[in-house]
Amino acid sequence: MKLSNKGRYAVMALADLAKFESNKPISLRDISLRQGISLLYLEQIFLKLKKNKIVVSARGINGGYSLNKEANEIKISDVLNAVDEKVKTIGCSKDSKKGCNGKLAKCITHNLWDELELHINDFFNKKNLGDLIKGKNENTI
Amino acid sequence: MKLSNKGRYAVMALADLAKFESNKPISLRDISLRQGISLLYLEQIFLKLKKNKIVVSARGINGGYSLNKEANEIKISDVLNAVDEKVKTIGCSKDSKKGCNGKLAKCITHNLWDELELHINDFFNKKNLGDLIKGKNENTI
DNA sequence: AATATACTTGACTAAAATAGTCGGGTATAT
DNA sequence: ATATACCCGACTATTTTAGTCAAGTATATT
Ligand code: FES
Ligand code: FES
Repeated sequence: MKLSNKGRYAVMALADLAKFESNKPISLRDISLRQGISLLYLEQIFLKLKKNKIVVSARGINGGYSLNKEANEIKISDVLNAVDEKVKTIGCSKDSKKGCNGKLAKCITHNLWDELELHINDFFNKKNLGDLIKGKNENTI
Repeated sequence: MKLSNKGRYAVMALADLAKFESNKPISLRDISLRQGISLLYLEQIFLKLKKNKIVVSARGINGGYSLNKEANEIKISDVLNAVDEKVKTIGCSKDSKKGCNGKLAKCITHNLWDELELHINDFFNKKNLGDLIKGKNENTI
């Protein structure tokens, strides 16, 4: 039960973007160097962030990415959804009437996992990128 | 970001155990048939549950497993810990001073994942096996 | 005593998910 | 022109998870 890097990297990179924001876009190269994330991997991640309107891109020699909204209008859940890191706790298909393991009814633990999923999504809905960079002078990178 | 089957199976099997509890132990074969979980996989899981004192075993022809405590004294977190399904949200080692990706300080997202971990563990601490079997007559298996 | 049942244990393999890379693009400021 | 930096799909390697196998041991029943 481990969180994946892709979601973590996406949030890290966007936090970096929010922190160093100016009137000029920021290149992935800069983020890669600052955050220690592979540039090629970042490209893959930002493609999705762009498709989902979290960031906007500028091509060419002084190009890069900028946030598409204010940092505190971008929820962590938006970011995770954009990179396909949705939380999935249950073993059965959510809409189908069938249970997990091919059973006909929902299993006895179904509600538990369902509640957990709500609990986690709730957390991600309440947090936004702005929350992360509030204490800019903290001992963080 | 998917929950693994091992933890889910462990909780399912124990809920089954709690539900069909009597003065006699219950064999894994029965649980396997009822819950549609591979018998061999269940054996592996129950070994860990036994080592962690969640269940007690009885060998021989009428053998099987029984809960070691009352169902409502067994927290979901106990079960997940027993089968090594601890939640791990952060990318850095929790005790070391170093951050993730080999950085010297904690990264900007560190607190977020740390809070999330607390949030999830909190959920698992509040729920117990007894909660799951309260509505025994529900439309669940 | 023989037998069938069911737990015990460690190692092993298969499958799936994740992490990360590669190659060959296109747009644009200088 | 040229260097920079985004764009995009496909590919491979790595790691984790899921599940199996083989060879036991203990015990109730006949
Ligand atoms: S988790 Fe939904 S039926 Fe088992
Ligand atoms: S998650 Fe702890 S330092 Fe990045």
